[in-house]
Amino acid sequence: STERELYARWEEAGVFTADAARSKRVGGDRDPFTIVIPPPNVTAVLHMGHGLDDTVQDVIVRWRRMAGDETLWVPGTDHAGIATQNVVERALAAEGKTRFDLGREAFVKRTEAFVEKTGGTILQQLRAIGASCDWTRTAYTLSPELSVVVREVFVTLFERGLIYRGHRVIHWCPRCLTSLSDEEAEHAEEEGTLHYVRYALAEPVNGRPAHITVATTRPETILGDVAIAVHPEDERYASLVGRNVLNPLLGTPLPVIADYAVDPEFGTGALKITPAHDHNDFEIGLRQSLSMPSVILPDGTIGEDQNAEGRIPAELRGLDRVAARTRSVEMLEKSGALEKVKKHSHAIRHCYRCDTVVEPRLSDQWFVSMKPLAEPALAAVRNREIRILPERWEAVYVNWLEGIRDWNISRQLWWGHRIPVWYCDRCPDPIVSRTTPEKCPTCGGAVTQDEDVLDTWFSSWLWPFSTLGWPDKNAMDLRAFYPTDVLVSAPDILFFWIARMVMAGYEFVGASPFHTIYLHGLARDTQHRKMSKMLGNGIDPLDVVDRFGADALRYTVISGLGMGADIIMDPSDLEKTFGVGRNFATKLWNIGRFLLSNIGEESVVPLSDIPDARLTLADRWILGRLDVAIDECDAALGPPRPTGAAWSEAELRAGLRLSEYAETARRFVWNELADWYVETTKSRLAEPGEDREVARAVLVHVFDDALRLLHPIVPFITEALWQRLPGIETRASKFLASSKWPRRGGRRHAEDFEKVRDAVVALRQIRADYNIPPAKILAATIVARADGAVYQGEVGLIGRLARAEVSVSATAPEGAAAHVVLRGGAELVAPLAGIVDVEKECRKLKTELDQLEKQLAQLGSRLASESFTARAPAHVVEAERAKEKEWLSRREMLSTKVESLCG
RNA sequence: GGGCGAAUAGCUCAGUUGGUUAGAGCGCCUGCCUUACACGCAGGAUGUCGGGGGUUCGAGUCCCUCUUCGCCCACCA
Repeated sequence: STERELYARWEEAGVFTADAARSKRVGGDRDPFTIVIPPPNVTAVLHMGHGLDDTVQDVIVRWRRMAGDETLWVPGTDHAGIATQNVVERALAAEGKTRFDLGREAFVKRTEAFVEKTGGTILQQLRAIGASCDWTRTAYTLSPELSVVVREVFVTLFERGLIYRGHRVIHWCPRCLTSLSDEEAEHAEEEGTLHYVRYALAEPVNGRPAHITVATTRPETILGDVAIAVHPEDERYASLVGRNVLNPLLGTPLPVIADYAVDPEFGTGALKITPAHDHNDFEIGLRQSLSMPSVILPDGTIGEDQNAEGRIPAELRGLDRVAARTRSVEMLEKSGALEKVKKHSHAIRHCYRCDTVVEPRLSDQWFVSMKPLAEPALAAVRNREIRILPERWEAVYVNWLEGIRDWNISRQLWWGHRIPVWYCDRCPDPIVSRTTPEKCPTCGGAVTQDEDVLDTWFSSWLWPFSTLGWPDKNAMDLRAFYPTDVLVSAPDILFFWIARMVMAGYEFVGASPFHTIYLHGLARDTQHRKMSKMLGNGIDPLDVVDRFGADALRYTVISGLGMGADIIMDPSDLEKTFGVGRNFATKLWNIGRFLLSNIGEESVVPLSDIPDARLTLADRWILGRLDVAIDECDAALGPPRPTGAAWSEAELRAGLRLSEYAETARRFVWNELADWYVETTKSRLAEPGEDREVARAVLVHVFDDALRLLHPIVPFITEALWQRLPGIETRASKFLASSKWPRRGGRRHAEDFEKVRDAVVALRQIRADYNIPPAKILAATIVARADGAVYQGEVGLIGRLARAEVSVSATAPEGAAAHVVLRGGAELVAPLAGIVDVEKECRKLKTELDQLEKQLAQLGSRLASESFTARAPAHVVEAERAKEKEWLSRREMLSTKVESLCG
């Protein structure tokens, strides 16, 4: 219930607003730290993928903000060409209209209005999960500012000779009616049919009719055949090369040619060549100067272009390609040309937006030459300017860049950046311009703009600098925050977006856009299926926020997110899935409630004013554990950036182990602070006096630091509690969100408290083993002599440590029988006789002794072997010796015990 | 077809360069509504670390091999 209000206060106070002037790069006093958000589609509503991705970013960003960096998280949205156009077209379809009914201008207007109305939804939703973006810098890939950037980049690349118009076979989606890049046409393995089709020779061989059999999965493209190709060294067909065969559907002659691209092992070793409808055939067609008739229209129906006039039989004309395939097979069967069919599994490409099977299609498109751009992007990873976490993705990244192919950037859509190219009615050369030309600069004639728009990723790949003011090299944000630091994403857009951003960074700004690429896994259901709208197995993050709070969502996600591992969630049982986070959040809240109601309103003495001598054993222990927790969290998270120009070997794989950070913080707060320290303070807080003040001071100090440590993961609860801690008015910052990340205090650890804990645990075991009711007091004296020193104390227990009295007395215990052995050689002597079942206790002791003997024997033989003492490193040998010593003394104690207790 | 990864408790996963008796959360069993918290407390059980072989004083960790899953790439029609 406090989340919404807290977020508003943060935002209003400008806690998330970065001040460029403070960046060291422009003379300020802070290291900059920047993340650009992977811009969600402008039509998107928040799903679990965002919930995961943006929580990770927010944890990192909040950590760096507290650590003192000038931190900027740039939010924004992507206009998402195809995706958005599809959404609007679907809405139109519901009205029984198509975009062509509206016309281009009206359609774009309508889409703009749609985006205007709903485009802010996801950004608003991000606030609900606590994302601390700098909303004053919200960007949009189709904004006027970014449109300038896109044009600048297109024209620059053209001027550098890296953009060209190409006539070739590309992937075409017959449903979206646009071309797609290689990346946008996704492979999917499918069971198909291989048709063996006879192509009769035009003239008989040796007086007898003959044929070549060709295996094809696409009999409908026989209409577009221009040749039959065989391998040049294939003896089976050597005599036929140069002859003609007849097209089995058309009866027209086709030459038999030889080409090394043919695999003699596949099918029959003979390949039909359809240059306009197959990538491979197109290459062969180029090499062999073949004609390239198209027989499939943009909408996927059978029809011809000017190169294919007269080719289409009436029987097939106008049929959809699927129906055409069936009909073609029937025709072949009828004419006896179909020899046989065989099942065949192969990879078919599908449109990544609508899943329609894409059609290879010959057309004119704009391409970016990628090879030159890829070089610096490859070098960046090889020389460690950029690291990819987890490491295994580096191989994938390198593999893709090494085999990179040119990028088809034109889309036959209406929604997107219009290609800044104009054509003069009279002059042959296209006009590529940053500004919109009124007339042809050469002849003054009328010009018309290229009808196509750019691939949506053509604006996304500029995101790290387009959002910071480029192409103005002096833009304050660009100077202060570029290069950015960490790019957080799922691996599925590694090629679409991440690798291309690296290329653009080097090409246009001359520097890598970030030094770390952090790739997390995907949100999946219990059957390990990707969460998706279509499967209906998604989880709505806002639903989770409503039911359990944003902190519960965030903690669950972070604690479950191993490096690079997918996170499994059960959409049918949110209670169970997010119970982890909800439980932790509630626990934290309850610790806070205890504190606030027990330490009161009065001011608290700063810890630094309390002399060591007045700290109790427990005080020193929890302060020591706090230091350990801080160290471990720092180690799990850092380093935030490479110390040098590139990552060192030691730093390369360090940091961003978020689940480890979460676990360390949880363990400290729950298992150490709450389970032990808070319990010890209960009696101290109840009694007014000097020691109460000490306990209050330590408690507030430790809890304050714990809240800081946890804030990046659970920002709302920690902020809400922190606001209520006494002494807020004297603190440097009004918000925990902008307070300092904790640093170790350096107080000495108290190992003796571990002995107290051991004693308590031992007594609890006895209590549980023998069903001693909680009301019954167990009292014991402990004698510890781990290091030779004797420490004596009394432990009296009722149920929980809450009522425990832990004190140190100068007198040694007398005459009590020993029953419990503690870690570190400590021994618990207690007046337990009469409570415990001697026989049962003996069995336990003996079992333990047996086990110990076995382990000792093993250890002994190892220590005795020369190969071990000679070859193992000194510290290992030493550790093993120490271990043996400890075990020996423990064995001694156990056997004494067994003797005295069991006779 | 090429490349990469994973297999550890019933489930989801940690386990950093080989080195204490392999851990956590959830689930399970026992006992507790103890004045912060039953979304909790206390105690407990559970692992041939996928199979087999090897290197080593020592292997969950390194090497080989088999099995099963997964991912990326690819112009064998």
